[in-house]
Amino acid sequence: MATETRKSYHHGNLYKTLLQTGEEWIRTRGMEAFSLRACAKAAGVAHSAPGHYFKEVGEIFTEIGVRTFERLADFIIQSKQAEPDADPLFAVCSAYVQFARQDPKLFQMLFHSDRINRGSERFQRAGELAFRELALAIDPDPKKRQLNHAKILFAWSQIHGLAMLSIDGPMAPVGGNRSGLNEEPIVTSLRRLVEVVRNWN
Amino acid sequence: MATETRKSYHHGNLYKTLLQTGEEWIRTRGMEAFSLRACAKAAGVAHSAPGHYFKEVGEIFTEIGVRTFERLADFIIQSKQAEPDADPLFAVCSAYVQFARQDPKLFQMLFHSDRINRGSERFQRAGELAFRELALAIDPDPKKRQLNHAKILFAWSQIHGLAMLSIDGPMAPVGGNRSGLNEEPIVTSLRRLVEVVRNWN
DNA sequence: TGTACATCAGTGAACGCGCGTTCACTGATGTAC
DNA sequence: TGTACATCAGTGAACGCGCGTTCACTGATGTAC
Repeated sequence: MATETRKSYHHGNLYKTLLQTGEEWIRTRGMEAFSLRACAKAAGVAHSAPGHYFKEVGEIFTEIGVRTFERLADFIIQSKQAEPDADPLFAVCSAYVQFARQDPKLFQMLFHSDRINRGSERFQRAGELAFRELALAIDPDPKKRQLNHAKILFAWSQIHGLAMLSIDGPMAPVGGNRSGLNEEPIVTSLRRLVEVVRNWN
Repeated sequence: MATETRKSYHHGNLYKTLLQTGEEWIRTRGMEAFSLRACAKAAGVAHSAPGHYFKEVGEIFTEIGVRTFERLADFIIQSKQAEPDADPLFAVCSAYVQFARQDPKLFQMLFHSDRINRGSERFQRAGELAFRELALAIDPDPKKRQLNHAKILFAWSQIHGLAMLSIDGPMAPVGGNRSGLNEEPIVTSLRRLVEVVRNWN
């Protein structure tokens, strides 16, 4: 951070530090407020330093996106394992919505930022990592899964909608306080969703 | 537009023209690309002219948002009236998703723009106009409606998720072409949604 | 009908700002001998 | 163990850009008499 004094001329770990600082910047201030210069300053480094690691600003956005999708996938997997007796679909869906509510600005970036290079292989793979968990929870058998695009879409749009409405739906309070849409109706929706998916035919 | 030559020194209708030009700008290029200067230029007017009508850039954003929410409400109402025999809930939900897919960048602005003044009374009222149609389609009786927050949330998040995933979900093609997520599974989801809501208890 | 004048809408130059990116540089590091 | 040198990471000045906003202005309009 800017307040820490650096021991030496060389930073030693700037690439990682820039990613962490940038992520933290977006987490707290949102993607619109991000700039390479601000990020460099927060990392306690000259504004031109990031140029050594990211040849354009989109690259750091994309990489932060990759890391966030990977965190999402991890969070989903852990939630699933935490309650092995419950329906894994509920765990996955609940984790998806929780993640979005915990880190709304990063979640938003994942889907809405136009500075992410969405053609990037790394980014797409990271996204599929999370998506895969949902598909798997719906139908562990890959053959059945292929036939059930609509079922997956139904579930995904449900949780994605819950996530997005939590973040910036009109029910979310103006100031950005997350407590606007409270837990209980969300849990009700999730339970209902699981029920529908489990009785799909 | 910039190509038209203006008849007189005074424009005559600049306020409305700026709103229309700005809306069109966002429709085609997205909210990130909007600027007062660009908008003024597109309207064929000095870049300082908008200052007479909007004392800050947020005001024009908010007003475009108001108009868009009003258009959404209109579109929903018309869709409902177009098929008076079908379940109005299907019409409303389908219209919501269709609207988002037709004007993805305006729809995005409605929910994600941080330049909109979301505390504005006009904006909130316009939003409620559209929301009201959904609530009405689910339960015409206002007393029942109060008890069914969860039901409304379930439906809303479903259609909101379908809308958002259509626009910028990973299934949406990178280039921004809208044909990525095709109609059929969406219609399936919508039908399923109506079924669930109608058999809620 | 004509004239004086207030009002108003749009102009264009200017302001300061933060941005991404480039580039010659310099301080530190580590390797070869 | 010491020295020369290549390599590399971070610097800071500079570039050009587009932005929102301000302000004295000017051209057009419409109203009062």
